Amino acid sequence: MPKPTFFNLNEGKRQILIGAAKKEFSRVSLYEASISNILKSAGIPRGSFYQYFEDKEDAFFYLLNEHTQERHEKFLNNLKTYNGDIFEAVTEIFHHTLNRSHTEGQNNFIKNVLLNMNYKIEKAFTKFLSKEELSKRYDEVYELVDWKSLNITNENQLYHVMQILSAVTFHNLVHSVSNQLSIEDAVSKYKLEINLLKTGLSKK
Amino acid sequence: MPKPTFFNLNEGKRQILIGAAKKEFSRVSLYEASISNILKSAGIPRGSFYQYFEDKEDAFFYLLNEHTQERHEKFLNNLKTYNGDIFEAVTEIFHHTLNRSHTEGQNNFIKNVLLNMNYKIEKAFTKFLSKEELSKRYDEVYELVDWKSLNITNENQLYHVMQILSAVTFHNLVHSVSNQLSIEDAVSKYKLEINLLKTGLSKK
DNA sequence: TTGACATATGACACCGTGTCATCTATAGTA
DNA sequence: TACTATAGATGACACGGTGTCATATGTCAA
Repeated sequence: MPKPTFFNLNEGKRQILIGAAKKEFSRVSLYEASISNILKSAGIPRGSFYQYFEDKEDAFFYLLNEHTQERHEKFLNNLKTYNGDIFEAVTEIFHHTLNRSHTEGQNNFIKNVLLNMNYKIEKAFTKFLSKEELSKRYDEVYELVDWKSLNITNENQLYHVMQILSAVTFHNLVHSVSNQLSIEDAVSKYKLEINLLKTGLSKK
Repeated sequence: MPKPTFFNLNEGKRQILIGAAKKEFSRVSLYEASISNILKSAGIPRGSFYQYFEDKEDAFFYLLNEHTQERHEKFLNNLKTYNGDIFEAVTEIFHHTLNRSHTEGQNNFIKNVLLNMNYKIEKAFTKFLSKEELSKRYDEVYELVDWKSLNITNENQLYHVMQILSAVTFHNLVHSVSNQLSIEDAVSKYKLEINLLKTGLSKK
C-alpha cells in the first residue's frame, strides 16, 4: 500500500504521479520498469517517490488493484445482466479485458500485466476469486449465480468451477496477447474451450 | 541458447557452472537472481560467464528446457502406461512435479519457476503442448491418446483439450506451491477439478 | 515568534550489469 | 623448434539503477 503521504497529496499531483507510473508500467514489465523513468516523467525528485511508495512494486500493485476492482464490479454486473449465467459473464469479461489490452497508449499497462503474470500478480488480478473473498462476499457472488444450470451440488464445488474458469480465462488472455491473436480469433478460441468445459472433456 | 564455448567446456567445469546456476535460481526467481552470485559460487571470473551465456535468462532457460524435456518424456511414458488415458497421465505429472518442488535443496528451482511463471516461462515449460510441437510430433502424442473416451471429433479439438488441461494443471501447480498446500491437499483439489472437467461444468 | 511536526529534496554509497583490451593456451604448419 | 592463428580467459571499468539520509522547507497551533 502507498504511504499516507500519497493519499494526502492534492488530486492534481496524485494524478500526475499515477499517470507517470502507468506510463512506465505500460512501457515494460514490473521488473524492467525503472523508478528513475517515473521520476523524470512526473518531474519529482527521487526522495519524493519514496515518500509516497515503499518501492516500485507498491506503486504497481496500487494501479493493479484499482483495475481489479473495476473488473470485479463489471463481473457482478454481468452476472445480473446474464441472469446468473457464469459462462456468459466470464466471456464478456474476457472480451472486455482483451479489448482494453488492444487499445494502444496508457492501457498497454494491462498487456504488460498479462505478459508478466506471475503468481503474485495473478493473485492480485483475481483477488475476488479467492476462497476467502468469495465466502466473505457470499451474497454478492454466490447468490447471483444460476446454480440450476451447473453440474454441482454444493458451495465448495462452485469454488472449483470458478477456479477452472479463471485458470482457462487467464491462460487464454495471456496466450492471446503473447501470440498477438486478433480479438476475433482469441474470442473464438476462448468460446470453443468454454464450450468444451460446459459439456465436459470425456464422452458420456 | 548457451554459446558454443559452453558446450566445448569439459564435463567437470560445465557441471560446476550448471550447479552454480541451479543454486542461484533455487534461491530466488529469475529476476532476483544475480550473475554475481553464480560467479562467486562457481569460482569463475565475470568475463567467463559472458563467454558461455548471453545473459542470465540464457542460463535460466537452458536449465528449464532440460527439465521440460524430462517431463515430456515422462508424459509420453505415462500415456503408454495408462493406455492413452490423458487424465491419468496428466495427474501423474502433476503429482510428480509437486513432489519435485517439495524436495528441498537444489530442486527449489522448480518451486521458483512455478512461483514466477510468466508467459515466457510457461511457454518454455509447456513447449511440447504448443500447436506446432504437437503437430510436429503427431505420432508421439496424438496416436498415444485414447480418442474414444474423449468428447471430441477432430484433431483440433484435442489441441483445445490439451490447452485446458495445461491451464488447469499449471494453475493448480502454482496455487499449491504459493499457498503451501500439502501434497495430499493439492492432489485432492486437483483431482476434484479434473473430474469436473471430465463430466463438464454444465448440467445435462 | 517559536516549536513541533509533516513533507520535500538531491547528493551519495552501494551494487549489479555487460564490455573490452589484454593476456594465455592450444593446435596446425613450415 | 619457432611461428602464427584462433579460441578462450580475465578483471578493470563505465554505466545506470536503487534506497537512504542529512538537510531544507512548509504549516499550523500556541
